[in-house]
Amino acid sequence: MNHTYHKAEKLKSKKLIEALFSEGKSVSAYPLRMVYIKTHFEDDIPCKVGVSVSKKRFKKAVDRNHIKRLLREAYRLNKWDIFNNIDEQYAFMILYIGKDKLTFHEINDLSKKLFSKFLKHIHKD
RNA sequence: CAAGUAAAUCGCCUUAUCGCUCAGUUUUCUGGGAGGAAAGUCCGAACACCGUAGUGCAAACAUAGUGGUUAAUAGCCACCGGCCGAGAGGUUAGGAAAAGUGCAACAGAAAGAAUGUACAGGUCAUGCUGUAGUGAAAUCAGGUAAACUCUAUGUGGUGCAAUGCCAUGUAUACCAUCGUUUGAGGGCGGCACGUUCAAUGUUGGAGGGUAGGCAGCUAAAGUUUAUUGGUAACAAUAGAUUCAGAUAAAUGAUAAGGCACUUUCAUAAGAUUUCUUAUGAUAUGUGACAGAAUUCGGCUUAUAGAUUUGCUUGAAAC
RNA sequence: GGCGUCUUGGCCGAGUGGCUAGGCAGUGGUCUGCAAAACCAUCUACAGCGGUUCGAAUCCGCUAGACGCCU
Repeated sequence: MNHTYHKAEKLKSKKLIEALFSEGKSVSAYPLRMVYIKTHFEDDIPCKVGVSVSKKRFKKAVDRNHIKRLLREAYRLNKWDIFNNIDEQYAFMILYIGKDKLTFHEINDLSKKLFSKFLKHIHKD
């Protein structure tokens, strides 16, 4: 049960991302929003994840990079909450739709909330 | 000591835990991992491609005191001149108005064409001379070239999403139209010459595919120390050194301690209410600007706080 | 990453270096029994900072913002 987030766990395929945004479903816990889709990967990884911050809301590259790092950190520490409760493979993307910067602790709590919401949604289906 | 001015430097640190990325080793370890501006993309190059871009004309753009420096520049250095400042110093697109064309609102008699108001002087007589008045500018070879222009010099274009290779796919296809070996039409992004392609033709319509990987990609006009030459920019020689390479895009998060600044309080000293300095405590306080993307050299812009040095002015003491 | 274009009142939109047009909207009035229309008046601008010039929305730099292109 290691808290890693290396290259293979990142969502990189352009086709898959386009499919995600056109066909995927979403859950949100403001200022976080998550878009997800059920899919199948070649390698044995439960989820592939990407993060995104709008350039319109944060003009400076420093701010965008910092928020993305915090989002990745939060995912890394909480991902086993998801892994232990799903049977199929998923691709999803976490978006930051707020306008103000938050601290790590706030983002961490919000991520936990977001993931539990996500699990509720997929178990309903 | 106060105020100012010029230049240079640093721009949070340490430890622990959990991670990211590259390289090596090979199966879990070792080592490297943002900046002075990495930014803006404003100049100059390297490098790559465009059928090697030839000659003449025209156009467009850029530069503009003199000398030096550099791979190169519109950068930098020194000096001369102009403007600002009491000074140290700052700033300066600073060729030509006797080649030509244009422009000058309002005011004013009059704005480049000649005339003319008031007063005074002068003359045989007359703007002939001076002063006043308007204006940024009023007769002076006038002003204005960041107005056109002229002079001198320079410039082919596009940019690493350049470009090459591999994989996948494939269309020199289809429909309509135009034209022809008596040279249509196209390339050399304006024209002419010249040259070259020319049924695998031109123009239009409708439509399909890729958007993955590798190279380019980091050892270079590199960084740094010393000496020598030069007022300086800079150059030469010798030694040392290897220092990011991602691609939905690494360099972070958490905890503790320290450092700097700020707030408030206390004590002491100096002096006038109040202020200054020093020491200690205090707070969930603050720690700027900002994130490599082909690579260098400059310029410009942003920047909390701290440090050092030269010079100027003023005051006091010796 | 690279290359380019634009910015004039609340909105649209003209403007050869000489007090920044015009329309719509807003506000106040005239008219009306009340409103609409019409008429009159009024308010609000050259993205910001420097430079050239007697004088800059206009010419020249720098900065900010908005938008487009590349495969």
